Amino acid sequence: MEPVRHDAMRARNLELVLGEIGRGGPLTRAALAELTGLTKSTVSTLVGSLLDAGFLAETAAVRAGERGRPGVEVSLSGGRIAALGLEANVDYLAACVLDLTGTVRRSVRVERDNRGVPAETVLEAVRELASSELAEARELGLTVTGAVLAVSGPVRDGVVLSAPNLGWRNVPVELDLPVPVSVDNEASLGALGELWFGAGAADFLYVSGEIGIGAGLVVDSRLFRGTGGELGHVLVSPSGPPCRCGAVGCLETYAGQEAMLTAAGVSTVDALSAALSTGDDAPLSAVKAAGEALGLALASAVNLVDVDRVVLGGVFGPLFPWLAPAAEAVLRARLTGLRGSVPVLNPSALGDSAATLGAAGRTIHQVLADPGPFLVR
Amino acid sequence: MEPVRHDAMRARNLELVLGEIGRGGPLTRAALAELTGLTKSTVSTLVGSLLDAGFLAETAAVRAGERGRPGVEVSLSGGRIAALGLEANVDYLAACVLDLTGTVRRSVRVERDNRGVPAETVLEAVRELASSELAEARELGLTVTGAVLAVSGPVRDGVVLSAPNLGWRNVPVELDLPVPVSVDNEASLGALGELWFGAGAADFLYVSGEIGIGAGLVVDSRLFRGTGGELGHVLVSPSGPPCRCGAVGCLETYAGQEAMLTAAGVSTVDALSAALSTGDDAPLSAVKAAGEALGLALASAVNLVDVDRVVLGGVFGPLFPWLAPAAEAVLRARLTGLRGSVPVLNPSALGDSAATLGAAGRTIHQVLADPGPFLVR
DNA sequence: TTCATTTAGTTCACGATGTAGACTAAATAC
DNA sequence: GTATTTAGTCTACATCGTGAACTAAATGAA
Repeated sequence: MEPVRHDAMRARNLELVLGEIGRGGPLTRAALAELTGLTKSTVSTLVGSLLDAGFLAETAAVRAGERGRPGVEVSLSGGRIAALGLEANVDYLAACVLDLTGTVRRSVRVERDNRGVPAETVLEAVRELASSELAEARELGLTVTGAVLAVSGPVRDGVVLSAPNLGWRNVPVELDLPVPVSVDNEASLGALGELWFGAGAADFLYVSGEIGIGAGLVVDSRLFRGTGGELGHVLVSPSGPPCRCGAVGCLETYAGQEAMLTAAGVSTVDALSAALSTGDDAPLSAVKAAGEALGLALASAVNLVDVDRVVLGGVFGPLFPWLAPAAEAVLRARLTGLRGSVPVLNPSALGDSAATLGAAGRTIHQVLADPGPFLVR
Repeated sequence: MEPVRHDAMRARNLELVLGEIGRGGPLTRAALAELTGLTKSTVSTLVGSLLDAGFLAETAAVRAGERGRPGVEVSLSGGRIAALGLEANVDYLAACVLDLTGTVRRSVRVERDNRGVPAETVLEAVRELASSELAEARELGLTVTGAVLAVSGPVRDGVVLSAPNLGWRNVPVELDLPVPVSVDNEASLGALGELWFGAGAADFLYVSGEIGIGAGLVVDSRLFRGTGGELGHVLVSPSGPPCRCGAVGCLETYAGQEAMLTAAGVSTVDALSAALSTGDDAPLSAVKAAGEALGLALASAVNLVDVDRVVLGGVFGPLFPWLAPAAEAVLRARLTGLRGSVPVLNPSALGDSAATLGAAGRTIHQVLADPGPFLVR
């Protein structure tokens, strides 16, 4: 724990003000005082600093109300600070630039087959993409304060422990860029993306289906750290098929991308979607089986962490209409007796861009949570 | 979020000082300044307030070191403030009084068969026990600042949703006592008990075996709120026996108290322990099977939350020597491929008193985290 | 039109709190 | 005995939120 000095006090009150504006849109100083519990004087000085720093702008619009002097609304200003989100996946690289208001200022997706490509080569391509996006952002007058790279698989201390999609194992990520760069798990970042920009709620579980199946847990509007997130290796049946992890009957062996494609007799997710739409039999029952297995694993997960919403992303997004009913039926069967209600299943609202948006959003939220370093003094 | 004023700043720094002393035993003001990062002057005034309030005492012992004026060590003083922990279980009621130092000042256990007894009757007995303990504490010169009651089963907003041991459903808990009373889940409080006084680590999962099987998760030395904690209803086999929750193949149907006793052909946990010691066959294989099922459920749990220690409490405590090897073997089989290491299994260090200690400890920790209201001004 | 009323925002004296460094206290070492 | 070293206190000062007085800018009623 850190000692609290005057500057920490101020930092926290700045965060409070920015938080209210970020949540509730444009607000007058008077409304901010009301919402935060701070006095009008304090709010005035805080808003003053934030205006000077370019974090806020006075939306010229004055409120026309009943009686009394109209207030001047201030809102987040996207003109100065921005963040870079990056993603490396099997068949594409993606980047996006978000400004302080959460507006997507740039969004790029480069198709690129990364199968069997050495990690360094992929990372160099990521670096180049990032570098060009930084230049573009500079062109727009934006100062990018940080970049976060999403990779599908467990990450610890800047090292990708494994990324089954990409075939990586123990790959340290150090990109030579003029801004601080960090790496994180795609499911965690996807969860944040859905929380801030998509189908998230205050508490939910985000599930990302790829070759592996990851999960990111949001509790009380914050990402739960220390989550293993290995939903793919939750038990579905003790007598199930062997998994590449060495165990048997893991969810991944039923609902992993490869298991579904094999069972459906197709070779790509697009082909699977197409086959489902035309109503072929093998694909339908393959995805239904995957949905049932997913339901079993989710029921276990929900017994442990108690969320009332589950957002399905990754390849589960496009398959949602066929996958979700089966999963939901299993959830209902296993959970109604115990908790009355069953968590709602939602498809990802952001699709492939959930992780990239979450990655950029994380930096934005860090800046909003501690604007101190960026204030002029 | 709350606005931060000067008093909040001070409150947090007081917490910081108390935290260091609570963690590291007696410390001089100079050492505190070093540890907290506050200046010597600030530490002096903070320690001064805490001495005045009776939270700290100058342990007359001065440090004899090398050169220089010896420091005066201050340590937590148990003389003034205390907390009451309560537990209602099937065949006993328990209470304990803890002082600020975490010392058990009183500990009572009343054998009492609560099977089939109406909830109000049991709660009235709890109230009487609590009331007499409050009187005893007053006798010791202690001011009890709060009481917490542990009940085995899910609790929400002061209502026990279900307590399979006691046969309760939707029982609101309102004890007429001169101190604030709250109720909480036995597994959560047991986890806190083990964290503060027993076998806990910074991150671990506490598992409480009773008729139901609950779990409390500690991450970063804090109880993870929003945990469903229903480890007993995590899936072990999709083709397993039906569970009272309406699902099939739940852990409880393999490793719940009733399942184990039935399979072992005995009627009490004590009898089971005795039979295990004498090496009877049916009990040994019954507990081994329970251990294997527990291992499967724990593997799923660890995939989701990633702890490196699991503490087994409740009836699992006395059964540990026979239960744990089977569970550990399963954990190893399912987890080594993925994470290299396997979480360590430990028996509860506190046995039946984990929950009561955790209940009292929670109030103590609340006071230590915000001593403000108790300071003389 | 004019003035009372109402609401927004600013200003300023004040109090609470932490800081930095000077100062006092109490030990050891030479 | 005196220098050195470390602990703890004291004091001037800066930071920051508060609260009340004050200014600003609107509406509504006379």
